[in-house]
Amino acid sequence: MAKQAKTAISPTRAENYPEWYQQVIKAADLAETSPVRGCMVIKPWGWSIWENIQRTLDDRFKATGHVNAYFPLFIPMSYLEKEAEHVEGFAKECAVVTHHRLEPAPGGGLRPAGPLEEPLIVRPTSETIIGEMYAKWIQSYRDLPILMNQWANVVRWEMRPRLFLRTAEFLWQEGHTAHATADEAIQETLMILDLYADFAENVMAMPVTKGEKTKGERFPGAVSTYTIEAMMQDRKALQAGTSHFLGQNFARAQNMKYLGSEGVEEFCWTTSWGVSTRLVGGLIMNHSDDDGLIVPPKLAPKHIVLMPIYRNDEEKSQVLEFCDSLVKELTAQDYFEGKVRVLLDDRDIRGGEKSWQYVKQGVPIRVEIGPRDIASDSVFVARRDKSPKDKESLSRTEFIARATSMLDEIQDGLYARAKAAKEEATVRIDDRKAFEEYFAEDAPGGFAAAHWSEEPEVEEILKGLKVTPRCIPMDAEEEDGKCIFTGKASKKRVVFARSY
RNA sequence: CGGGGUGUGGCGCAGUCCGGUAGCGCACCUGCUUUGGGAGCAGGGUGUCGGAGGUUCGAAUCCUCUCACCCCGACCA
Repeated sequence: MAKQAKTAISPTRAENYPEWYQQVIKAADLAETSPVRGCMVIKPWGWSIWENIQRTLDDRFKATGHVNAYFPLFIPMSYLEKEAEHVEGFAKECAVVTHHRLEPAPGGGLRPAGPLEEPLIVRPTSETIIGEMYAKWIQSYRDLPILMNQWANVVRWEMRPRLFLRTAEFLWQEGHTAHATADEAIQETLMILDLYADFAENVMAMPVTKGEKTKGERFPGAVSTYTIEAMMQDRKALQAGTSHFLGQNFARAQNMKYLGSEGVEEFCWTTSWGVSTRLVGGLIMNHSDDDGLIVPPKLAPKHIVLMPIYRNDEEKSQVLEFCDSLVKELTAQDYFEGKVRVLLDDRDIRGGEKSWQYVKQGVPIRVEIGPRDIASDSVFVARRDKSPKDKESLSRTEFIARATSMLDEIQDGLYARAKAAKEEATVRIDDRKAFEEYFAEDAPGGFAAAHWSEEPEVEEILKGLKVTPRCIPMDAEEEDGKCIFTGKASKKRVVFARSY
């Protein structure tokens, strides 16, 4: 076979970041494009990561008083029309169902038949259909709050799909709540924002900037939109989750009213919030390296892979016996919100190939076990946060004792590294020239906090730089500043970046 | 939807200008040798050359139409 490149993934991040991203997904066997344009097939390894994300979040939603339910995939077109900004925001990317059966076509094949009286759209988000139901369910203040979530697929007909980051169909959760007061709804919106940020940082090991979206970046129909913005290794921003305070906009549009304790009828205050399979894309771009995927242990499909090494049947049975006992002891241990997940891979393929496969798939700990190790009652351990060749021999008892703390070290190390990278690429900028230099075509870019004002001319300038306002950070201090473009007074800095 | 590009075994590509029985690498299968590291040798299977028309004795190659995908823009979780 030809000489191996120094890295398992080619091109490297430095050579071509977008292509590297695609190659990591392929090498780790996470997902593939499908025959249906814009839609992807999520393969078992990728799906397992998503399942872990789902389970962890779902537990947290439930722990904060939410319940799951399910609403229809199809939404009558007229529902979308009810909220003006909402229509405008989504109309351009809706899949529309106009017929309900097929019939033989004259020239062979099939053609749609049975036109629907009213076209249905495939949900791009479910505010309208859920609001319609809430309006029926809510009579009095005693019915509030309603705190529901659904795990679902949605469709937004995208022109330029990218695996996980932007696909026509994607999976997500959407929380929808209705409250009696604005204050309570705002508290809900912010509580979920914190929940998302905590999840991103402590489970995904992905540092984020929490903040509020500027007017132009808000969810269509929302009063305010809050976001967590993560920074990828190419220093571009990824909107990783959003939480919206919808005010009474949707309640008004859908006649969602309750009778208050004083006998006065009022519109509800609603929120919605979601994270999607895009998180998997963020995970990949946050941690992975030129040898492939790196999954933070808390979300890894498997924490530890055991690779038996043997030459003949006698060694095989001896080694496998040793491995089985290891599996038992490891899987009995608690890690994060479950047990240690171990994969014993005794497939009859070459050791090097096998080992590289798990490097590329990002398994946190790889363990090689051969006759020599058994003779010394030890195991040969490699960690995904170290070089592929950097392996150490540990006694069996020591390895078993240290396994979960090693996982913690890897998890913490990934976070620390990502956080350092994000901080290093975050700056404050106070004049237009410096801003333009920071985001120049050949500059590395990053996050830039600057004063600004939301004007058409400023938008044009930003467009030219391919930069968008990401958010006004929650921890931004009030200060007297001036827009670096127009000189208008500004109270808080906005974080700008190129984004996905 | 604008601008550019590409469609040839599972994957990546050559061949197209200048028409003449479809090739290479990887992967796959079999056997032997190897085996603490993405193995070596030998043998084997794999294609209506994106589709439809046309020109021609003959089309992957020329002409017309069409479809799909990719990249760059506009839009976005």
